Amino acid sequence: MPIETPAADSAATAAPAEGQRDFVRQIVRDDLASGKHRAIRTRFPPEPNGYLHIGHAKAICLDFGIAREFGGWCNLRLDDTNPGKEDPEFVEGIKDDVRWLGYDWHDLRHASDYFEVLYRSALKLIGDGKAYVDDLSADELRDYRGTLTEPGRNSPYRERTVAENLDLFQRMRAGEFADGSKTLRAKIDMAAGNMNLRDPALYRIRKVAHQNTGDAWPIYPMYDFAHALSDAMEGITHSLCTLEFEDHRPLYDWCVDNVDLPAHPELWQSVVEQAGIRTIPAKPRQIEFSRLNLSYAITSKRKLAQLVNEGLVDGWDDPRMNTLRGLRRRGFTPAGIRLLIERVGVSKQNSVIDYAVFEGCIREDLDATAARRMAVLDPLKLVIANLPEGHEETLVFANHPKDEGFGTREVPLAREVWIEREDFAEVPPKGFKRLVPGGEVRLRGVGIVKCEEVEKDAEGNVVALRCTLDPDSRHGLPGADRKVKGTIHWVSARHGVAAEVRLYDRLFNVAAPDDESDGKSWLEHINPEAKRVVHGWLEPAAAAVEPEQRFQFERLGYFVADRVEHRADAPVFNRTVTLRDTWARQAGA
RNA sequence: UGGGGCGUCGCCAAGUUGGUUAAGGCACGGGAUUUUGAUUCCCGCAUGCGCAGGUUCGAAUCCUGCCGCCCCAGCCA
Repeated sequence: MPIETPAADSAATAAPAEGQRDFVRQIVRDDLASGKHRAIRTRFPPEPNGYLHIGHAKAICLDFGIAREFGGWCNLRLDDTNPGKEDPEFVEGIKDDVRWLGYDWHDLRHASDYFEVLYRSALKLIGDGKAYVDDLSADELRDYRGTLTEPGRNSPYRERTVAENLDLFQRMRAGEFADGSKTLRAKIDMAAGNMNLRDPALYRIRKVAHQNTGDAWPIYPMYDFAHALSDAMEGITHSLCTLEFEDHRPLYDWCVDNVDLPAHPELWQSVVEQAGIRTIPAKPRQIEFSRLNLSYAITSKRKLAQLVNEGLVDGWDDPRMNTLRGLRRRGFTPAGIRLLIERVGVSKQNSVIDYAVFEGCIREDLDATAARRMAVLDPLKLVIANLPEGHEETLVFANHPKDEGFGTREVPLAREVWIEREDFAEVPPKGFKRLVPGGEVRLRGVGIVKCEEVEKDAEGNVVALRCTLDPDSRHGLPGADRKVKGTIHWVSARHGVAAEVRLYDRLFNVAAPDDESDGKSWLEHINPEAKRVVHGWLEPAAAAVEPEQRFQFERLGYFVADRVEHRADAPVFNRTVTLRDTWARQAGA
């Protein structure tokens, strides 16, 4: 476990979602009140074919969060029905990410745990005359399916006898037929307006080794069949998913109702006993909500993978990526992400959330939970001329301006300090409140300093400032109350620790990188400035920290010690997000 | 007349068994506090709910007709 700053613990607990009144929670409340359900059971069912991203966070927070709020439980189920595209590497990543977000699953399951149940269920459907083996090729099937406006046609194999279908399907299972040569289809209605009901495939032949079941199965169930029955198997009460599955719901219900697991223990009891799984199958209800879309971001697994594979970023956990591991490395907090999900709400409206909302959530969490430190990223030397050569003292700083629980730390001061280059201006813009020639500014925690002399090199660049410190204005003295326009931060030149600091910004420079209506590919919208590496100076107390500890570097933003490359003797920090900056906004406008 | 879903302030989002002045958050504008131009704290911010009609004493909520946007034709999930 990373070491967290003091207040982090309280923030890491579940956000009190008592006030949340979205339609999903409404349904849950009603079902509990009416006695339809005595407890809530949900599941988060990712396919392990990639890492989780910010879009998944919404599903996770809803699936796990609602279960927790209502005293129920949530399973983590890997939807592994398509071997070859899935990888155990991703299941470890998914487990990590879910835990990092602050959730625990009741049971860890795989759709493949139910392959035998699914197979028996298919046999039952065939026996009931509700499914048949089809010999149509993929191309022929597409042709028979019809179009959005024209009905499909019945397959010539649709009226095979039960006995023939049983025989064929058992032989499919035995591996007698080649990939793609046959499918098992539900017998529903080729004229249905809902394409999903035009005799959808339930099983396909795919002689590929599966990451869990090896080569035990030459046939694999399709999503609609596997997902509906897996939910039923686990006794899921509310099966939450995104909008695009809305017109799958009739098929979901068809599978659940026609197989009717609760009434047919012969389909699952022995399987479950043998596997040591305790469960009571039930009838689940699917509820759809809209996905989380963020401006300046992409949430397509394919595109995220492309960024990684083409070396456009430094991996799945690159801080510019909106994968959960990327956000984590960037310094985003679980509580901040949960706050975003809570703030954004749940509805069935397609929407795009301003990226700024996300940043605001992170700032809100970090403001309360991150200890303060000082760092200078673009150093300019300031000499306090009226301090003796070799002067050295130790100052005591509060670690948090509003929370004494963070304690204090010692900050060394010497005659020469580094200040931020942009905190000095020879010709100040209107409204400038920092240091100017002949002007005064407060050095945070030290006192008021006056710029007496500007040193320049041959090219006319400012290389150092000679200042005098007003002794009566020293921190703690009555004279310190004297008003000056600005306060700037600093790091003692003699004591500062050199650090690498990565300044991150949004990965895309347009709000909708996915929108290619202007003829440009999303790749052309990548922001080349999204990562800038600089070298700066840290006060000693900012260097001797553990990886993944988060701080506010005063006046600069929130930073995290890189979880893989940071070392106390060679600090590496990532900028999570800047502070809200009304001055920059005003100046830039 | 293919099916399904959605349209409330710049961005989200309550409200939808019709009933006083259309919640809340974010953003934004103004002010106060501040040894972070941060934080915090006040104040302001939709005579209008996609549009047009209609019913009614009364409609975002009911009716009719339009308009717009999203999803579906994988042996992917």
